[in-house]
Amino acid sequence: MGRLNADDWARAALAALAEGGLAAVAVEPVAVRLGVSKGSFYWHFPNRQALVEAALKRWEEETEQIIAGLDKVADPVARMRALLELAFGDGRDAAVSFRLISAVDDPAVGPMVSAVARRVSERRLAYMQAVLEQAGRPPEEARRRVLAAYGGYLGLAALARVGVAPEPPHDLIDTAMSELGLTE
Amino acid sequence: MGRLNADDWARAALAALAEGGLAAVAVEPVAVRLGVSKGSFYWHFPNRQALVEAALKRWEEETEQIIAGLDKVADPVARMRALLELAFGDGRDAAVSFRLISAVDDPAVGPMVSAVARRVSERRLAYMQAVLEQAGRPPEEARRRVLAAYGGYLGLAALARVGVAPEPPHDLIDTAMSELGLTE
DNA sequence: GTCAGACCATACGCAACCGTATGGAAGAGG
DNA sequence: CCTCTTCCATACGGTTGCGTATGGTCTGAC
Repeated sequence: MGRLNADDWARAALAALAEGGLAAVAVEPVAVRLGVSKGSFYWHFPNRQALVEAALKRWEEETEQIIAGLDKVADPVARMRALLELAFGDGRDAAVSFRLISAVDDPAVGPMVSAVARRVSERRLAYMQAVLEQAGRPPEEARRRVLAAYGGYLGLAALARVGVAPEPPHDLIDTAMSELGLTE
Repeated sequence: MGRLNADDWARAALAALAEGGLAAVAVEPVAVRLGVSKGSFYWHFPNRQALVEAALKRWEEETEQIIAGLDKVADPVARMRALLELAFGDGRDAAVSFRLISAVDDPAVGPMVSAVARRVSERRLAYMQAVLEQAGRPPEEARRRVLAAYGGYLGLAALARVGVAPEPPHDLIDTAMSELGLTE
């Protein structure tokens, strides 16, 4: 494995976050996962909080990268469909989103986590709303539909996790598109 | 406060679960909350797992009580509306549901938690589906609408928690009713 | 009043994790 | 080969939570 840098630690921290939640973003367990000791960590980071923030930063950047990639799709309707395909195709993001949001009012969690969760959620909603508006929907209707769609995305991902909802069937995207009012 | 019984501990455990997640269902913190020491706990329970299960049991029973109470409402449509009013009126349940489901694939959590989360979710979905069928909807459509509605409930509660969705506005119930196909 | 059982406090060992201190290995540059 | 910087291992003390052991207190039955 050789020697590590801060980015290796951030990657492993995000993986731990997706698998075991915020509690799993712990120095010693992640060190074991990386096949290394704490001595390595405390050379690259000052404390555990910095590791959590590094994981959150990577997660937030993934949202921005996806949005940047979508901007290549000119047609708003096609762009929304591409967005949904990415969203329903990535179970890890849903896991992270879910865990972070559910931890927001946890007293054991700092304000940083809540801030990132809110920022990412709002960013996604705003982007989807903008796409809907570009598709000709009035702002208020767009906001309403986007809230319902993203909320449904989170909730269905949760239900799929416990096994009571089927894993995203292929027509789920069509369903979501029609519920967003994009049936053309 | 006087002396305690197992039920007092279960109540406090459920409260801790709602506020701080599964990690907060810990012996010593809950003992502090009850103004008592661990010695009390280990007289009423064998170990921490029993405390978690007691909290889950209470939570599951709340679902059954609500369902039992709803059965007094004869008309299916009115019954569904009453259900939604109860659901959107109780923020604590949404918090618990969300936290439990998000912890389901957490390796640090036993199979008991996953089993209860699945059982309660499936129970609610089945009940809502039955109500829709009593309202004359075909089973497949009922299942589809109920999944969307309950998923949306979970997701919107999550978004409200981070502050990007408004707290349940009054017309949310009407919106949900119409999305369930009950617009009469 | 006394006594048994119910209920609880305190003290202990154990494990996981955080953060610090200190020394060692490993590679770049001279 | 020597040295300096980078990166890491090991050892340590502190905290928190689990579970056990042991003894104390309170209450009702008699």
